[in-house]
Amino acid sequence: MEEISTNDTLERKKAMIIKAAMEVFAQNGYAKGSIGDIAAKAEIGKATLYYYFDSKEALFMEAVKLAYQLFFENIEKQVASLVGFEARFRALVRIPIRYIYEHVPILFEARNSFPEAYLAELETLQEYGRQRMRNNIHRLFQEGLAEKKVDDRFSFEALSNVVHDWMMMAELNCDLHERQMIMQKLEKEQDLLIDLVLYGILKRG
Amino acid sequence: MEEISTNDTLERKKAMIIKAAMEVFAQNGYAKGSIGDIAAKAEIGKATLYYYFDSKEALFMEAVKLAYQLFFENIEKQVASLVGFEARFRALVRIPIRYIYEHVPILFEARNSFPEAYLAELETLQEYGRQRMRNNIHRLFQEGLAEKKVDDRFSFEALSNVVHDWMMMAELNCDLHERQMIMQKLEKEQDLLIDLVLYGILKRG
Amino acid sequence: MEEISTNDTLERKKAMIIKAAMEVFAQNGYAKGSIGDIAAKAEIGKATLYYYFDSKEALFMEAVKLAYQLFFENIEKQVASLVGFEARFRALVRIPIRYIYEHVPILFEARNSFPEAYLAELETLQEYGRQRMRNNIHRLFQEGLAEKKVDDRFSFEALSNVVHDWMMMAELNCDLHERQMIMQKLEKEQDLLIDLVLYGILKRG
Amino acid sequence: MEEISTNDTLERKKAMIIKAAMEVFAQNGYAKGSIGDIAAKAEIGKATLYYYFDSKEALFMEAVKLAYQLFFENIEKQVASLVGFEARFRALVRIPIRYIYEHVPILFEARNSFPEAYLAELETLQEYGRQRMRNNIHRLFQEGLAEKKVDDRFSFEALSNVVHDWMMMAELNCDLHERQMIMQKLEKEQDLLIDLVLYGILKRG
DNA sequence: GATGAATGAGTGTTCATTCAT
DNA sequence: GATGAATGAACACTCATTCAT
Repeated sequence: MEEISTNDTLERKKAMIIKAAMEVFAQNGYAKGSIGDIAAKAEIGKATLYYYFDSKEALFMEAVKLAYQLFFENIEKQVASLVGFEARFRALVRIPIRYIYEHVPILFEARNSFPEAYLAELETLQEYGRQRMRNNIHRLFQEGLAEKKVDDRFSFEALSNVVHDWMMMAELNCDLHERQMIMQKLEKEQDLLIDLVLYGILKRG
Repeated sequence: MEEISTNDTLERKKAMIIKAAMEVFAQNGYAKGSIGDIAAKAEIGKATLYYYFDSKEALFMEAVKLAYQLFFENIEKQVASLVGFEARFRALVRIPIRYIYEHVPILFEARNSFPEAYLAELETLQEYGRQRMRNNIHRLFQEGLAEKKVDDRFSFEALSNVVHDWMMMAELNCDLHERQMIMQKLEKEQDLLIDLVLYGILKRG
Repeated sequence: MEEISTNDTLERKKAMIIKAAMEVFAQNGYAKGSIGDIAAKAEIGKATLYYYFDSKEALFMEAVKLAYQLFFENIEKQVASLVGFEARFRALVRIPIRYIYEHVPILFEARNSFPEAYLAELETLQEYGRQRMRNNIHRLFQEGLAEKKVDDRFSFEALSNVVHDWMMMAELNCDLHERQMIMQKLEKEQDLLIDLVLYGILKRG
Repeated sequence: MEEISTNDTLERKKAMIIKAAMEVFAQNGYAKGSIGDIAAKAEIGKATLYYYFDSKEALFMEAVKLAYQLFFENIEKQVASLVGFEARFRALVRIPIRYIYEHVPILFEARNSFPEAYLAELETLQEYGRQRMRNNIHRLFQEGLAEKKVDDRFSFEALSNVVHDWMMMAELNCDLHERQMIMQKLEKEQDLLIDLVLYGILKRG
């Protein structure tokens, strides 16, 4: 019992540090996101941080895992709350953008200073994320088929892969300090984009 | 005459340094791409580098400009060598990917450590790039219209904006050290994506 | 208790670093007195020094404060140990010389590389020093008057101001770029000083 | 003839550089007064400066010599234009202040980075200055005596030495590493000075 | 005579990491 | 468990000086 509650406290503390790390890395990037800032945000000493995590890389890995988890929790909850293929498809395209926008470039940056060991772990994590995303998309397209909304010209596998991969892209050439405006712009553009994907641009002859 | 050849040598040296900088920044990112590494790659002393450039930021700006220039030279040359709307559209989508993939996340990262003055210059440069890209896309769609290939349901402006913005996104969650494979994967995926954009996913009827 | 002894150790270490800084700056001046030398003299790592002090400027400020403190402790102790106006006046003139000789030109030099924030603090410190010195001089002259040793031809205020300013060898708390004003002030004061040298301050009897 | 005019040009150029150096050193101090700034102010290339002068120290020496020369030219011209002991004494005290104020702390600072060879030359230069100043003072006091204005209680030699040394704001021509001796000398001289302040130098009548 | 180009040696400062307590 | 204190290694940047032309 005591063990459990102790472990609980420990895990809760770890979680707090990871959350702080996620915020600091999201704001400043990997290189500029310093251990000192994270410790300060978590309101602990720098050395304490090293009691819980082996290195900056290890902590970053945990922050990435947390971001992934929040991302999927959010997306799946929202998709579940909607009805019909089109509505769900739109949601599935829209929601990832902010997460991608905030976290992916940092992932990218981090890779450059990562030792092999962590790169492999990162890869594994990303493969897991890709799979989960693909599942979501796959399920959605099957619903679309059942609803007779989706053209059956394309294979499911390829289609969900492609949609997933493009979902993982984002408008990057923007000012980090003006995220709100960008987000609004992106969200408006998405409607057009989605129309484009839904109806295509070529004339039928 | 002598003046010209002297300036020429000087400019050639500057260009070499910028090239070295572009490579180092592309490989290591902005924060981890050190002046020392760049100087070593350019085979000059660190202090010499400061004879040619005022600061790391200034040098980075030049590296970004070079990447932009190479990007547009490449894309426009390739598009010009192809015939017909579809072929050109495919090229215009495919080629940017590698450049975006290599340079955009670094741009992102750099912003975090950039002083106001350089941010403004960066913005200007990006606006220029956006405009030039938009022009390419716009011209292409007009050709598509003339060829009666493109559906006229969408406004040109909106359409070229959207296509441009999505063109500026890229598959980021990949291993920087295995770019070749990723690039191949991306290029395969793009065909499917392009089909998708060209024909849409919804059944007509 | 433990708190106190811990703080004590910390403060003692800080004090050691400040002392080392004071010595290095006194020997080499501000620009040539390097952080590395100070750390070496204090037998700590350079980075450790930055654990205790924010910057070279901040450390220099502390060194100046220490010099001031030692200066006044010394001068006031010695004056207190003597009897009679003449003896005390001699002491009050003699003692400052060494401190001025050792520290003032360095203060001067430092101003050139100091940011605004520290200049203001320096000003405050110097104003405090001026006041404390003026008090010492004023008290002494009142004693001299009481002893009927000092000629009452000069006003106390003006006299102690002038003696103080000249004792400080030059008005230092001035903007290097506003030398004209300072020069005018000094030149006015000089008349009083010259009277003093020409006629002396002691009553003839 | 041609030789002479060439030498003339050469000397004129040297003089321009020295003037620039004097100004830069006066403004920024020795350490912060950079060769680059001086070359820019003299409107020549940095390398050209090294064609005319061996090193920063050598150039500084010349700047000091120039300051000395201007100082004496100025002071002697002004004293000569005045009549009577008191007027001349006032001038002799007033004029040095600006020069001292502007140049002495820099001299001080420079010693710290000077190699032996230049320190000796500096010493020589200062000894020359001292002598010339002493002569001026000596002459003045003889006039004062002749005018029966000056009290004969003080020896000429001692008096003019003391006045000179104090005018120099502090005995500078000393080895920083042998401060003890200097301090002792100053402390002895102070007694004379203090007598002077206490009793004045003018005869009562 | 004049200098553009080049640099080695050094500066102040940062930061992930360790260790004694 | 927790941390204050300490640091090595690195970084961007400066500057007096040199050298080929």
